[in-house]
Amino acid sequence: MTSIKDVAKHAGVAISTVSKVLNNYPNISEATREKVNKAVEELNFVPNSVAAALSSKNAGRVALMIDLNVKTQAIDEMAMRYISGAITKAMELNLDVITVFVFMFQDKTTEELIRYLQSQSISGIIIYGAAEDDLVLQELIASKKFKCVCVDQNYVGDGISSVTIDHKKAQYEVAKKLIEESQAKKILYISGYEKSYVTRSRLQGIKEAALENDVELIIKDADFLEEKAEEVAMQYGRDVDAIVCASDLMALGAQSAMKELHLEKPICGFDGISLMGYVGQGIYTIGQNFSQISAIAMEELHRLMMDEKGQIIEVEYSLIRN
Amino acid sequence: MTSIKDVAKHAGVAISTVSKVLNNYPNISEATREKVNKAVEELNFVPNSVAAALSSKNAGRVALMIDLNVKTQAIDEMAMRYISGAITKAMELNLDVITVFVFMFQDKTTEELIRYLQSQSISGIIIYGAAEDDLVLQELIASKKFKCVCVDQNYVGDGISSVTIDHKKAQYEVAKKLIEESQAKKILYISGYEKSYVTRSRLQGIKEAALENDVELIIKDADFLEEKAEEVAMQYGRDVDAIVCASDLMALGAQSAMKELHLEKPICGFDGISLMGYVGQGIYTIGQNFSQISAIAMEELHRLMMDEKGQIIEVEYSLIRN
DNA sequence: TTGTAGGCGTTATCAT
DNA sequence: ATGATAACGCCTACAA
Repeated sequence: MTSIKDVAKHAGVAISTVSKVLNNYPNISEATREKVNKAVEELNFVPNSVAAALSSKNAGRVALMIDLNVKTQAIDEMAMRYISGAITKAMELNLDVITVFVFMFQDKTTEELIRYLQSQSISGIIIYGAAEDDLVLQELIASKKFKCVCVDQNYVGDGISSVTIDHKKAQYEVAKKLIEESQAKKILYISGYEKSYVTRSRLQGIKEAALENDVELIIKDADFLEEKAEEVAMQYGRDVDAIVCASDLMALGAQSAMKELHLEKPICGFDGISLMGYVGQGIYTIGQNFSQISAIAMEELHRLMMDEKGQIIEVEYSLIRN
Repeated sequence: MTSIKDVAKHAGVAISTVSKVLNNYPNISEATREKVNKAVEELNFVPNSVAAALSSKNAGRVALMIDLNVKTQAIDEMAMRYISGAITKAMELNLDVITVFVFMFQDKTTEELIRYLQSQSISGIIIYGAAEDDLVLQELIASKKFKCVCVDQNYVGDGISSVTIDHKKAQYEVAKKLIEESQAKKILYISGYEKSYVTRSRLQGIKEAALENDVELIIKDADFLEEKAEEVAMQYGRDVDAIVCASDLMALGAQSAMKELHLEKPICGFDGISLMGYVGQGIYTIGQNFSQISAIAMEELHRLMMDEKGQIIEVEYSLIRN
């Protein structure tokens, strides 16, 4: 295992000097910088990140907090994109990442989770879609023990950033498209889990769209669940001209209901999961680039870890027709 | 950050003693063991795994090698299940895991990958479905630098294990079912990527099933690609009584082809991805519990890391009708 | 600008 | 059975 020591010897300088050029310290002469870099090359040296993490206080170790608890299968696709986007970017930025599934801490306290992260020398975390009633996650953020970027949230603060698309605007646009095309005068909006930022934002969007277009709105919750959306659509779908859903999966549920009722109603979803490509016949949806969002979140976390201040970053989305 | 030092002080023993009880060393009196455990409890101490990894040669750090290169969208679901299964089990076993996407090392050499893993103090890896022509992965395994368990392979050796379902038998069974039900006399088998263990195993299975049931077999490759399978089915599907596919996605491709040709032919797939639940109308398939497979792989890796010897572990599968 | 040395939190080897 | 103490590989004041 070639170490920084070997490099130092090979380059004829002190260990600390090697460390300094490795970490781009100022006050290093170009000459020694080159000497060291040459030695690094020749020895194929790769610094041991575990040792670095141990010794340094601003260790570049971050955790991905994935919450699969949302009762949805197709969540796998999003989670996977999130994870791969984050890890790929982390590699570029020289950050080490551990992946934590929130369900693994189901019956643990916030303190236990914090201690676990600390035992891993984690200094930054990315939280994907923390619901407001997920106390542990909320307390985790509030603890301020870690730099923190939230995906699909609007938290900002000291060491806290968020990255998200404009859910309100996106919901507004897709709904408007549907309304215009279908000339709907009355629509059913199937909403998501109420304790979530995205649900509220999208709700605002649909309301605005309805108001502006003089459309009557029936709003029902389905907790992002396909089956529940199907039930809701069965019950209320008959009397409306179109159905707008806060997620693709719920849109599929609504679609099933319409099929069963032998009704043809325009439907739209939200997220752009690939399943829609198979079964979302002509359904409009909002496409999100999950892996890009996650990469941006990682970059933002990196910024926070350099003690820059928190911000909200808005990411592009796209209007898709399946 | 409460450390082992604090625990030692609190318990009135030496640091090394604490370490020993923490790691279940022998030759510790019950009395001090209790003293230490009590202190651990009271201080809510969680050992810093980074420090442990640095200090110990048999660090419990493992890497998940995920190859998303397979050109398939629905691969996300499998990968996600693999990852969550592995990480959950790793947590139980007190192993730290890093996730590596093989594509991140696309244009790197094997040596670079090895050095990266070493720089992370990795001592064991799980490789998911390494193709035989993926030189880097093959060399990685051959290097013997890490304990290694392969999922969907039949490698065994010193420090190498594999965990897999019996692909041959599974393919045999699902095909037989289809043949019996449909009384097929001639079937099209759409095979997967040829340089892979699972493809060859499944091929054996279908051949055996055909032979035993006196069925004529047409075998075509489609590289696990949906579109390619569709083309193949378009071309050869007309003349056969049924179509057996080496993956669910290819089965969907075949299904599309049959629809386009306005033909009704029994089809079966392989894997049991949830997409099939949506669009695989009555299609038989082999259900694999990816997360369980992955958990078992992690357990096996743990065994290998205790210097136990390699083995092949066979996991259960199930026959599913969508 | 460069080098010396102490420390990060463990584990592991030796004494005791 | 227990305790000092030297690693592990790197970072970082501080000194030179």
